[in-house]
Amino acid sequence: MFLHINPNNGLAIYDQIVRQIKFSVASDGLYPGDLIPSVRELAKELAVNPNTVSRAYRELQADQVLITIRGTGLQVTQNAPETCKKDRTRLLSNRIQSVLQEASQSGLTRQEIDQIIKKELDRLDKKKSKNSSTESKES
Amino acid sequence: MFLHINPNNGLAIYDQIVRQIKFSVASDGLYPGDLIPSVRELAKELAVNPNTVSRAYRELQADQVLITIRGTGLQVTQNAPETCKKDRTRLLSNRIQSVLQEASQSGLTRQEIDQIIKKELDRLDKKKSKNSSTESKES
Amino acid sequence: MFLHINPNNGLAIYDQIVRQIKFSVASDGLYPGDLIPSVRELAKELAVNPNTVSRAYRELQADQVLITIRGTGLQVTQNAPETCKKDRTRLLSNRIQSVLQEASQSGLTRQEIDQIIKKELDRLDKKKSKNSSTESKES
Amino acid sequence: MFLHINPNNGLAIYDQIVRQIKFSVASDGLYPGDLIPSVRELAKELAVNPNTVSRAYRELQADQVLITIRGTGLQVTQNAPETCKKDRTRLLSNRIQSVLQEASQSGLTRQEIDQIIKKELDRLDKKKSKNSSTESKES
DNA sequence: GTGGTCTAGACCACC
DNA sequence: GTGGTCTAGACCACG
Repeated sequence: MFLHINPNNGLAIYDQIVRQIKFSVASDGLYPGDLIPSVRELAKELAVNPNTVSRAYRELQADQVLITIRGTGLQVTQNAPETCKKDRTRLLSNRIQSVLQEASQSGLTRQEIDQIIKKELDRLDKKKSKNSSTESKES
Repeated sequence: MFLHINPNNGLAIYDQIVRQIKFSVASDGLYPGDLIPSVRELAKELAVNPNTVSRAYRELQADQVLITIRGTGLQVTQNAPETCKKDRTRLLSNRIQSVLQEASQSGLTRQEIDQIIKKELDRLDKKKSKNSSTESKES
Repeated sequence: MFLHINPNNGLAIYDQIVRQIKFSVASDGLYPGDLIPSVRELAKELAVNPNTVSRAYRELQADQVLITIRGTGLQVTQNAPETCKKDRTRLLSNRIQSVLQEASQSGLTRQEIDQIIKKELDRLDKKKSKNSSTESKES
Repeated sequence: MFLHINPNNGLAIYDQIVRQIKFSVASDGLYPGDLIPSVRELAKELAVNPNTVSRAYRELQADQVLITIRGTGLQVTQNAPETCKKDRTRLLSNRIQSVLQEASQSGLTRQEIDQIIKKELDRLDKKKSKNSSTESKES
């Protein structure tokens, strides 16, 4: 699938799954009516316990992003894109906010903070272009 | 003292104490030789369990930022400023990096991410100026 | 046919089919010798997986309510009415019992529970009369 | 504590715990600020796996009935009574409704249904008085 | 001590 | 095959 689990970024695995599926719905990687990978399938792919995936899916149901089709699987709901787009900004803003708050209290000037952010964004861009070139090689 | 604890920003309380004390040393809020508040005192001020403060101090000793003066308390070490300045950038960069990584994977464009960051920075600026005006009232 | 499936009332679909067919036999909606709809037919009508209907029919055969007539289909047995009438009261009593037990443990007074029951019964009466008027329109 | 788990009433154990704790808050068995039994404690008392209790508590947090006090336990929230009272009626009404709906479709007359309900309520009353007499003996 | 997370593996009902 | 539930037991962070 399309998920990248990073065990050391402070977020629980199940939470990373929840967030990334929401993000995927928000950015047109998943559409209403799509069946998402089965619990066992995704668990195998992420090398993670099925219960962990199951828990993530359960939360996504509680958040009205998924519904179960009995004996069939889990489906993206009709209003998922809307709620997920809202959630995406909210979830990211929350994390960004608390990080920036700490940075701001750290005694660094806004200039210095901007510099760090720029540096990390550039690093990401490099990583991305490296990945996409890798993908081109693969294709 | 000068610490602001936020129980819901994902960081453990003890970790917030550690980081903020390091930041304070790095930004000339604390100098080598300064005695820091006792465990009980700080715990009371932050409305936090003394064990939590104790653990933070323990880590700061392990990182050579604090040193015990027998019968007196904990003192900022001579080379604390140097190590803390290094730590500050590293600690902040790490957090910023993992947040930006998630944002980047979320499907938002770099422009949109920049916009969120700008918004949150502005919000912080407002908050800061409000606080400083409050402080002036208090003084 | 005469079945109303509600996927969210806690009972499995196949179980709802089993119960409602028994109820229908008990209340003279189906008579001994009647042929019931084929698995495919009923599955299509209820928009349900044929396996689900199949399972319901299997249980009804095990309970001696239905019997296979080779090359013809499933037929209501001779003693079905008798057993279904017993079953009807038993099945309903069981469900009612466990619900009332929970209600009783909930801290509500018997009066309050009676009130809720009355309210829900009234709601059903309204629904019923609305349905029957709809049915008259259809005829 | 005050919980009675019935493994055969169709509801999952974790769900019974959730409902009964809500009921307990609604009926003044638990008050805002109260610390509820620890996961391990309740699990032991109910002879149930700690994870099952943990899951129930997690849902109660999601429903804003409980909040975690880190390293201390779970506390009943301030607005819990209000939300729980609403929930109590809603949860019971839902179950009662679906049971009565089935009863109504079963071909029994309203009189017959009333009779069954009365019978089961009486049975509960007897059980209750027996329990309370048992309790008096014990005291 | 507390709750939170994760793993491993089992059984169930349903389709 | 699917998801849902439960058990057993482990490890972690926190107070």
